[in-house]
Amino acid sequence: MPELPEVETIARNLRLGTSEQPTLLGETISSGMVLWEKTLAYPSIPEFSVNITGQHIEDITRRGKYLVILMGDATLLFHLRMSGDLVVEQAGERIATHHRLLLNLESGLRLAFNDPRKFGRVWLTPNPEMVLGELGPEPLDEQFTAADFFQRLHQKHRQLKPLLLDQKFLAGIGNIYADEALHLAYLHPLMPSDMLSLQQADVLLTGIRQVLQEGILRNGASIDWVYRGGDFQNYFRVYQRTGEACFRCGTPIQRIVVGQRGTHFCPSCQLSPDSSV
DNA sequence: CACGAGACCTGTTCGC
DNA sequence: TGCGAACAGGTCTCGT
Repeated sequence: MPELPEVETIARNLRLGTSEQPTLLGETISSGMVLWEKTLAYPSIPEFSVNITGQHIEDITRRGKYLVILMGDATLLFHLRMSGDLVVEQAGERIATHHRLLLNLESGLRLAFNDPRKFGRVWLTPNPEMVLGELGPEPLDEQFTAADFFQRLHQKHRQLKPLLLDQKFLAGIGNIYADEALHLAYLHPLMPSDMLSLQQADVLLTGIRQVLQEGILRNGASIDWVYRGGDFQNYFRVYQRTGEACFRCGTPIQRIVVGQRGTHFCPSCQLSPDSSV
């Protein structure tokens, strides 16, 4: 489930607490347990067990789609990939089927990494740049301007959709928000990136920011059996609306496959890929 | 460099 | 009802 708005929501809930659970800031980790070996990307399980014990949780943030837990002399990083989730529960609770890694806390709570598809990964390192170093800019960073975006678009000759999904190009955008942003910007997913005008780049960046902020405002999107309480799925303009009417022009939304990802767009009001207008 | 296919995994939904 | 295929919010690696 997790793109930028979903990870932001999870980070915020762990940082500030919710009606269901207290904040994890100030907690001390009494022990860690790895239930699926490949979930731990770094370091080795023995090193992890030693180094995680006794760490204090100082802050919980996000970078791209990574959830970042800052702990004094180390940083814990989670990438939720397709099906990962973080849940706070009582330490004595039965370990759910899809839990892959557990952090027991001194308060008697437990932070569990739940991940049915086992694609998610966890890192514990003194140097988070080893994981985050290659990421592109944060789309919501005000320092990142339309002119910057235009320049990056023109450094490449790539189809817009796969480029937006490239985390080295921009950090945090996934399949839902890419489709939604392209629709808002009236741009075809196959349009070459270096064909955009400065004005179009500006409109696209604005669209990206709008959908990400809407997603965050609605606590992310909840799809299928993976439910987190967000409701942005009720406000999709194109994603998973194949055959339904475009809200702008009434044309049925079309689904194609681009870079092996389902891609949804309006064939009428999203400019054709070779349009120079 | 850009792109497509295959891999990694499990679960749900669709079509016959 | 049953069963295989298609599909799923992500990313890596390999071949062309």
